[in-house]
Amino acid sequence: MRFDRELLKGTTETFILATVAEMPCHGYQLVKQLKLKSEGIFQLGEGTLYPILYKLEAKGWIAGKWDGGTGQRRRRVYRITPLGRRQLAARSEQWSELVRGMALLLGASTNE
Amino acid sequence: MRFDRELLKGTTETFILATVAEMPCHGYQLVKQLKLKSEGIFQLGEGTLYPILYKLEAKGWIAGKWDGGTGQRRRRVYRITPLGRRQLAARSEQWSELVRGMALLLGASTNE
DNA sequence: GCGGTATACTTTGTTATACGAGGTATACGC
DNA sequence: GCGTATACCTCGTATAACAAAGTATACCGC
Repeated sequence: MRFDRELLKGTTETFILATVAEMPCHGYQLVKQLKLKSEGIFQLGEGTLYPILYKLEAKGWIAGKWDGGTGQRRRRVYRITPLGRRQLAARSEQWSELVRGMALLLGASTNE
Repeated sequence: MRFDRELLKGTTETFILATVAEMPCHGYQLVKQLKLKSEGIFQLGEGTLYPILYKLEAKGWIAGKWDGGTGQRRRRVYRITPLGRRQLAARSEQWSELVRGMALLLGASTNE
């Protein structure tokens, strides 16, 4: 789906964190994983994803490690850290609250 | 609740539109209405709300009318327009998709 | 050994948005 | 006349998602 540009803001870090938490991933793989798992709802470009990964790593929420076996394209595999896991929990909670708030406000008008 | 700054982006127009749709409102009243109806989840400041109202009006999604009876503080009452109603429907649909996408991605990791 | 395609990572510039902080002005109770 | 609640307005800041463009390696058919 094509979202209004601003609607995704603040959610991307969370669902990226969640996806990495489930399975260690490198960037390029993550682009496809996100699209697949979300049934096509989220389709981040590489220009969006990579900078986010760098930032998450800088914050210590994920840890990247170069993984270049011989005869293989070198790639950076990320896995979630304990700190990242705590952040994910906090973010998920915030997300639930946002959803609840929206349900309270949208409920009435959309069911008219 | 205190949200990460960016999380609300893109959602505010939608829930403001929804609230105005339910009942014509002026700005100051809307600040309280939003807080009340969302059970304290959304607490927009006036510095956030007013500029959004101007923008929604400029786009023709809401229509404002000065309402200053004698012996009363003048105030601008907004009501939703037919165009605004269509926009609200579209935004609500986007919101549902976002929620669905997040559920797909967060589901696995948060239930671990 | 040559060309095309998929993989994999990187950087830059643009646009817009929520928010805090500050400001103005009127009604009303006491 | 004084404080408080009401009501509106404006500016500056931070930052986030994205498109677009670029680099470079592996693999496959021929």
